[in-house]
Amino acid sequence: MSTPRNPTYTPSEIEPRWQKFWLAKKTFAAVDCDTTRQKLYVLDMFPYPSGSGLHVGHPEGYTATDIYCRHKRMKGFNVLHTMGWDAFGLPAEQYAVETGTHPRFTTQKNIDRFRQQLQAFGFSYDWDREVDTTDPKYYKWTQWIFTQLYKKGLAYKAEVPVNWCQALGTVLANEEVINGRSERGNHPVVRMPLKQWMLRITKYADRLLEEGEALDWPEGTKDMQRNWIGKSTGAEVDFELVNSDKKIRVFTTRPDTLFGATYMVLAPEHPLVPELTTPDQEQAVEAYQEAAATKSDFDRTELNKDKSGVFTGSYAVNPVNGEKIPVWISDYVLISYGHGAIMAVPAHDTRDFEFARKFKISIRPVIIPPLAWLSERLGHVQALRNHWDPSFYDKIMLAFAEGRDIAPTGVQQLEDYYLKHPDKFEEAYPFDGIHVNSENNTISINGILRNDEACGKIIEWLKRYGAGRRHTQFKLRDWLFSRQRYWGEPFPVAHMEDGTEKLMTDAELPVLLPELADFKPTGTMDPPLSKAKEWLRYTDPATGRHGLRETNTMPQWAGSCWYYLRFIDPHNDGAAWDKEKEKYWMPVDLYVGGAEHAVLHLLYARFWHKVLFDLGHVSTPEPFKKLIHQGLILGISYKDGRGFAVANDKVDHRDGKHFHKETGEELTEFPTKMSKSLKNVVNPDDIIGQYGADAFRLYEMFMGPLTDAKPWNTAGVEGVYRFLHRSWRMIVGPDGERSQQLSDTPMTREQERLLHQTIKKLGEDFENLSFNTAIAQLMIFTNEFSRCEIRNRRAMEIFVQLLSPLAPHIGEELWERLGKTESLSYAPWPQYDEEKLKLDELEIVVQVNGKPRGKVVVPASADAAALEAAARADAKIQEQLAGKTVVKVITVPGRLVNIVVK
RNA sequence: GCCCUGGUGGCGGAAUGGCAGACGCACCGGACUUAAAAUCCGUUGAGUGGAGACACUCAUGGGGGUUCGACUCCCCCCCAGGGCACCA
Repeated sequence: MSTPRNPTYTPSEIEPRWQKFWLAKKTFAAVDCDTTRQKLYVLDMFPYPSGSGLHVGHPEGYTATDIYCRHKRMKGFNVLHTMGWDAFGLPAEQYAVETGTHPRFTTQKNIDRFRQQLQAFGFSYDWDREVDTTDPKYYKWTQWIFTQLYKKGLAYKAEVPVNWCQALGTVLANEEVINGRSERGNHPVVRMPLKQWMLRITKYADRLLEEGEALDWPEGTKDMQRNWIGKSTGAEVDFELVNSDKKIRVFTTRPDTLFGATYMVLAPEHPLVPELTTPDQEQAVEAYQEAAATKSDFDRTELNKDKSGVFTGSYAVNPVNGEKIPVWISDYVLISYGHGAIMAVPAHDTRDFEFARKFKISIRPVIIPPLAWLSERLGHVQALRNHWDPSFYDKIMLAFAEGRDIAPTGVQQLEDYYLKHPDKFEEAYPFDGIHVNSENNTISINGILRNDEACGKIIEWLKRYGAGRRHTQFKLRDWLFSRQRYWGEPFPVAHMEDGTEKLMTDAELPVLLPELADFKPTGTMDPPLSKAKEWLRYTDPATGRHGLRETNTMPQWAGSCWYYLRFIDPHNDGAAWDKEKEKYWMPVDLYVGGAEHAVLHLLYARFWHKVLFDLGHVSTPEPFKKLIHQGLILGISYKDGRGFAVANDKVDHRDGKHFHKETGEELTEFPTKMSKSLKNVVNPDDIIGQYGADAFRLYEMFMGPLTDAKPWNTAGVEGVYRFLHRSWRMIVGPDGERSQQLSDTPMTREQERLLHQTIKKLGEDFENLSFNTAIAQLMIFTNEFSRCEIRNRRAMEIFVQLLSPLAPHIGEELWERLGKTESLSYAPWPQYDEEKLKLDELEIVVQVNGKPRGKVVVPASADAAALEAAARADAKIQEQLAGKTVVKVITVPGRLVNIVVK
């Protein structure tokens, strides 16, 4: 005790001090393969280190996992908690194009800034395991995994229609295109054929679907993946053509409606279109094809109402009834799904119905809808009244209106009418119902009620006659895996003079990114790497053959597909990771990150993981056992009477109200995404500077449930900051040392009870990631204890320990000032005593007819009879019961008595 | 259009079948101070009655239901946010 210590809570002093301490002592180093402790792998989605630094959204999930980890360490777990950088990406490259600064330089600068910012939060990462996807020591292994995929036949180059974004100068994956525009930057995207690398993710579609079901993930996220994979079961059916030997193959989920197929539709891009187009239709078909080709996907779907199409002039033959049906083309059929062709059953498919009505193609029902469905649409059926005897129609309508049954003859007439004039019922009937008009010499499904049963029979028949088979179709398409960029992993592939492809051997890895004089796009579709003339030339060290290196690079997703595996063994130069270590640490027990990655990253990573599993490189089929998405942190904005947002620097605050600085109009507050234009972005550095990291952490956790979106309110930080000050003063005296008010005098029963309650609640809340209620409990504790003259020293120690996962700097500091010499990071988590939670007497609510009318104090052990007796003895209750008959008494021991009277 | 979330005081939220509004913000009153800041103590869902402690009524987006009892469970509707969107 040479120099007196600061008696006031000063985060700017203590926080850097403990951050240095943790780094220097390697307090949070995870121990590989320590079998004496249970392992716990807690992962944060690593950030893209952008030039603008951290925003308040980043630390939300990071704080949550940090608290969880710190708690678990005290509970004796061996915790792996890590951070790294998803550092390949467009912004650094665009900056390089503009300024000539090498992306590596920009990236390094941003990483340093991010690291420093993250360390200022006191997160308990094992910093010795930091990874950077742009480090050749890292991307060597990204390339190695690609070679594994390649050898398994899961990577291939194909000429496919790709999403080309001129503004970004690159192609994009389907997942990166939203409404025909790029996910990053919102630039237009057009479809064009280009030879690109693809990964055969479709081969894993079924397993990605099935094995995802059991994961402890948010239901919404699992649902989105399910949707994206889009499994449908049904049949392939081959339709012969009238004037050709070729066949049109279609996929349908409703083979049971085959007898109702009255036409076919091909996608405009379908390869059979030229052959099927008759001379007199040629002009119209070609015009339509051209129009469809120039329309973006967005135009094709956005105005999705009105159907368009052209007849090819040719006919196909319906295999079940030999009927000649016309073949049309229309852009409501997508070339990219199924076989790019459909059989159209207008009576039982909404889209086909619209199309058939527009082009006057016949609609043939093969299923009778239930009476309720028919009757609901009767009102629309104007023609029906004239078709029938009007008085008969009116009678039926009246019967429906009054909810009476209709005579069998009426039902019969209604059904007959539907079968003859389905178009009059305004919409298709796509559900189960009795099949009709569905038989030929060798099969009948007439009378079958359930669609799946009817489908089964038809599929059997199709199989027998070689006209079709059972088929499962997925929406998921192969993953377009190459980009025309510089700042990405080069492919470990060369194209040899003899036309073959050469995959690099492990010894040839990594294929380093070449230096370039400038990073500008070539202006053509050639990637920037094509400018590295020296680098391009490749000679196979084994055979001496010559070739040219692949010039595409991998997409940003590549590095993030496996980073969680590299954390396990980040410095291994001989392998991507050590198998023993992998076996010890995997799977990730808790993964926390934004919901925006629900399909992209999380699906891609699962795919790679499964491939690695099949190859025996990893020991678990799924990488992430439990997944949580933190909610968005919103900014506060203001809008005027017309609902227009007003930027925050144009708002005056008076008397708790908000006014437009210029017009004086009163504005209403509303939460919205933080944006530069609204001037409502909160910078974490400012908050830490003013209140410290502990207050920041505490506030973000106190705002509300982790997974909810919640608006940032800087005034709220004041509240938790005050709480930290109070906690400090509860323990530290005016001399800066342990307060003289602390003693070993035993606690009162109430104090003891509160202490044990708090231990219990904190343990449970930390386990459930319910940090807001954990903090509330600590506040209750502080409110109680800080008003006492004498405070039990052991209780204060326990309090500091309970607080420390949430606010670790003040935790360590108070621990030290309480006289402890070891860091509290591994101090055993306190136990609570169930006995100490019990009360001798309880206050029980007495209700009369469910309304609280009084309270009685009874011994905690009181049984139902004693409770009832106490309730009946209460004066207020007797007043309520006067002159009434007690019908029933409900007693819930420990909770309440409810007396039901008449 | 379809799917998923959610809707509780002035605000963030708590309570998941048993006293609605814990905890915090904001507001108001008081103590301390020459004064302010900080700190401490207290009030605050709405309405009606009462000088008053208090009493009663209403209240968890709206409507219905189950139950002795519903923020909580069920059905219908409205609103907000997110996702998907001609996937045959």
